[in-house]
Amino acid sequence: MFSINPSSGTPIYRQIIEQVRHKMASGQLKPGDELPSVRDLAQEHALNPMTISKAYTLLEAEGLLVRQRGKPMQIAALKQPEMDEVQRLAYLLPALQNLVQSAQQLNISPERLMQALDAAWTQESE
Amino acid sequence: MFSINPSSGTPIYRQIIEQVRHKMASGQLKPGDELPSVRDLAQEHALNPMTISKAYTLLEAEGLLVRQRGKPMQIAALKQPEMDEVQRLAYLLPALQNLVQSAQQLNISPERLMQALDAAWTQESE
Amino acid sequence: MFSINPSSGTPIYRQIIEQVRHKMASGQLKPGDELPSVRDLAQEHALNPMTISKAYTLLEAEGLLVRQRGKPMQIAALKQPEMDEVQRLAYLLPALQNLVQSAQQLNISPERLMQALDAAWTQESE
Amino acid sequence: MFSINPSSGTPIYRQIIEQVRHKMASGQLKPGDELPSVRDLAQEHALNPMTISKAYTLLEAEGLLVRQRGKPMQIAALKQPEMDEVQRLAYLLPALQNLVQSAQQLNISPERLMQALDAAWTQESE
DNA sequence: GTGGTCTAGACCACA
DNA sequence: GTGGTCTAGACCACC
Repeated sequence: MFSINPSSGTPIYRQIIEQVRHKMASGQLKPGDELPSVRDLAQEHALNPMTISKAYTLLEAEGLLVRQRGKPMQIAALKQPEMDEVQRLAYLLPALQNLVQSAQQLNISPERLMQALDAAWTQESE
Repeated sequence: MFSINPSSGTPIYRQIIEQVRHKMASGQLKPGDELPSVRDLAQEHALNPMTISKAYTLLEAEGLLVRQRGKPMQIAALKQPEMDEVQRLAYLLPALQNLVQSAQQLNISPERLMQALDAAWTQESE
Repeated sequence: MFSINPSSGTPIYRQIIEQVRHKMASGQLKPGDELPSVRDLAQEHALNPMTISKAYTLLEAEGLLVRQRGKPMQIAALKQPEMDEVQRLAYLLPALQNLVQSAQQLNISPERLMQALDAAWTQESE
Repeated sequence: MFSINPSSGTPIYRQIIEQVRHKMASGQLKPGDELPSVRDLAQEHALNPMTISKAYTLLEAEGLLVRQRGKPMQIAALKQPEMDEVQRLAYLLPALQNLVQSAQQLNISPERLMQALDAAWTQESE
């Protein structure tokens, strides 16, 4: 469901938030869909339940999730329609700029970078 | 010399490190060049000298600066003839994986991502 | 865990660094082992937490420790398969040159020096 | 006359003191011999004259040098006879132990170390 | 609970 | 003049 990297620099609870947001923007998560329980997620990724709870709480405060007693967290009814591709690309911009800047500092050609991106894509898809 | 934003989220000492790296990469700082003294920088930006010292110390540990007692910090001669391309690409891997993962969660096609990367590259090059 | 001598001339944070290195080299600390918390160490030796933090930060910059938010510092997995012997010898060069220079100024014959080196080796091995 | 390494970790003034001591112990400098003037040394090694002056002053305070107005510093009449080789070797002990300890940590065989020492010796003799 | 960041201020060593 | 070291104490982010 989520892919968590505890040593990635970005806090874990933020990784979860990001991923929920992304999947909602792209329609992979739709209103009414249920999220895994805090306990399940915590066990699956060997995380502290408080960490996941914090992510869910923040997403709820943002209005993206709704909590119903006794039931798992659900995706809230969308305030905004799903985003089109251009809008979703906008999400990626910071990561893109970061990548490009590093690559240029490391004197890596755009061709090589494209190759590497391609490789990373196929590897991540498996 | 440096532009510091104390409320930017990224720690001040890290901002300094970043900027030194960038200036070295872009040739604005060359081996043997001297950096502003800890005290001067501290006063100029109303910072605690230790904050700047920390940045300098870490840059020294990284091998980018050399210290000679009683003299200002200097840009180090590049000890590494150069990393080969494979190693440099390895540095990019985390950023790449992060990007690809986000893109897939946003349901963005590899083609679109490539386009966006291309655009970011040319924009960053200007 | 560590033995600290505040009046030994060598800075405290450096004593800690040294001892971590030694314990790793001798196998007393293995990858994944956790180090005492900054606060515990600080209290135990009546030091300022920042002093210990500095040591940990530098060890992390060196790649010997890894940090995971909210968890104690851990010994890093050895990323480098191993330096080849030439590189390791390069590390010794400054100490070697220093020794040779002193020996020559003391007018000590190379044979005597070799003998002394041999004796020091066996004594240190015990 | 002296070989100075400004980036060697040991302070410059201490390097000078050491070297004078060593040469006296081995008889390469005898009572009445004159040392180079502060100015000459400073110019030759691109050092701050104060640095050399400090070394000379400390040596004078120790009784190893005598200062006569208008004349260069001279080696003082020896309080102690020249040292025999055993005593001179004792001077080297700390450097030796340091070297051996590092070599063992780097997992360098005694044979290799001997080779390296030999090479350093011949190179330093040139 | 963990470590991180920063400040204010003192004192030291070196050139 | 340079940087280094350490303290005391405050506040933050994360798990």
